[in-house]
Amino acid sequence: MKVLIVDDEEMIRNVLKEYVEFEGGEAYEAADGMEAVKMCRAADYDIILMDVMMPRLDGFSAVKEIKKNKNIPVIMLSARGEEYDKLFGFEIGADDYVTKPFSPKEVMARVHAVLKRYSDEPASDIVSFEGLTIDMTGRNVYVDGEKAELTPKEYEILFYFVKNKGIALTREKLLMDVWGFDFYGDDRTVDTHIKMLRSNLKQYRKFIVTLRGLGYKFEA
Amino acid sequence: MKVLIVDDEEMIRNVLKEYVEFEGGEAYEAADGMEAVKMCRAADYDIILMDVMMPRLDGFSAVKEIKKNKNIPVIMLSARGEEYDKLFGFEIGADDYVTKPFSPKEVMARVHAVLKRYSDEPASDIVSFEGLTIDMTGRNVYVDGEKAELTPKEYEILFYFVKNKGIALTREKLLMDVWGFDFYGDDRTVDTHIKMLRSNLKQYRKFIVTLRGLGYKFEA
DNA sequence: TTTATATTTCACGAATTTTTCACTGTTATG
DNA sequence: CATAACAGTGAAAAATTCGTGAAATATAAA
Repeated sequence: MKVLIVDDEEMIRNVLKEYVEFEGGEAYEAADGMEAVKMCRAADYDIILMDVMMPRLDGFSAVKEIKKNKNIPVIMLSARGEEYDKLFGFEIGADDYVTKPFSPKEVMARVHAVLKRYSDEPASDIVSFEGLTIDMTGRNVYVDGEKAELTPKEYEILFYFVKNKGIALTREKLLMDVWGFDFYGDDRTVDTHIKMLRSNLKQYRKFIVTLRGLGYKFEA
Repeated sequence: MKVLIVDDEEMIRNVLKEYVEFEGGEAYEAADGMEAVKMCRAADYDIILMDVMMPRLDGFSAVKEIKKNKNIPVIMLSARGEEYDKLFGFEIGADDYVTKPFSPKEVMARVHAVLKRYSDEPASDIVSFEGLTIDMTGRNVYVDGEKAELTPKEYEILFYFVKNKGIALTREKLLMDVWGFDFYGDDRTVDTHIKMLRSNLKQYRKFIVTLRGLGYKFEA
């Protein structure tokens, strides 16, 4: 079990590290969000304990950033017990939330709970259409076994397509749901992304059907 | 997928709404039980996410009231983690129970699980008239099992016909509703499209009846 | 900063769709 | 039967739409 502990207070890091190692895990440390993001790019961890308030890059922003590329369980540690923080934490993809002051025992209990939840439902979000495999939880797409390098928007579009398989989608609806209500750009932006996505899906571009005069749909 | 979100905290409603809409669903909001009951009387929803503690009318009472008239799946959201609440929730007909703080992902997973349990086949608006099958959600039309390739206007006219089955439609009304109020062209344009549509529907052209001196109607 | 990557805008051209319109066939009624 | 109004049809003209490449802009990394 590889645990990344992110907190600017060395004392807290040390306490948590001790507990992790006592239970036979490997503990790695980062003193702020920026460092955590870099470490996650370089290596894989099983779970992250992330403080909210830190210099340079706060915990929320760090998690957001990390989750763009990898789906790693995160437990937020916050000095503030405010409901707002808590919700925001979950919104950006945190899996649990612990309020300071906490007992290390409680944190470790939650670590186990979160890891169990992750291991209990492993292949829930992986779907395949012929040689096209889409792992939404792990944010991976494979074309005939080979990993396709998609841009963030391309992932989002593809995942949205899969979740709405067989349903006719207008450009407006796509922009609304994938880009967000606050996108005030050109409709045709969608087309360009579809073009790129299709080119990355190689032969499986066939699943993305153009509905002339309307938009697109994913049909497998 | 129409989801009614009932919670007195706007923040929680917003987070859940965002998740629902990303997955292509429609989210509706109510701030308390009273409002939820009223909304359920006025419209149908596929599932309800119901908080327990709310002003005016609590979640349990609201569900009780709603279930008197309609059988809608309900997932309870509770701030209290007490076993008693949980048991009481199931007793009054809740289908699942989530304890706050929850991760929106988990809630959505449960939404899908509950909906799947309710009906393995997702409701969609597919209608058939003899060998003519019309799938409005997926924008497909089949003539004796074979996919008919219609142009955008032909789809729109056919869908409009189906929605107004048996009703006499003037050319003016068709132009107004299918083309839009801002169409300033020839009436007879309709005829040409009817011609094309009929030719694509093959033998099922018979469903499009000419009303001499008036317009057309779809009769099956 | 520079460099790289990702996103957005945009204009061209090919293909498709829509519209118009003249002509033909049909129907209703005096 | 004659005729006038109306609907069906084919073909040409006009308009729209989509895919694409390239440039511009935005965002992130070094």
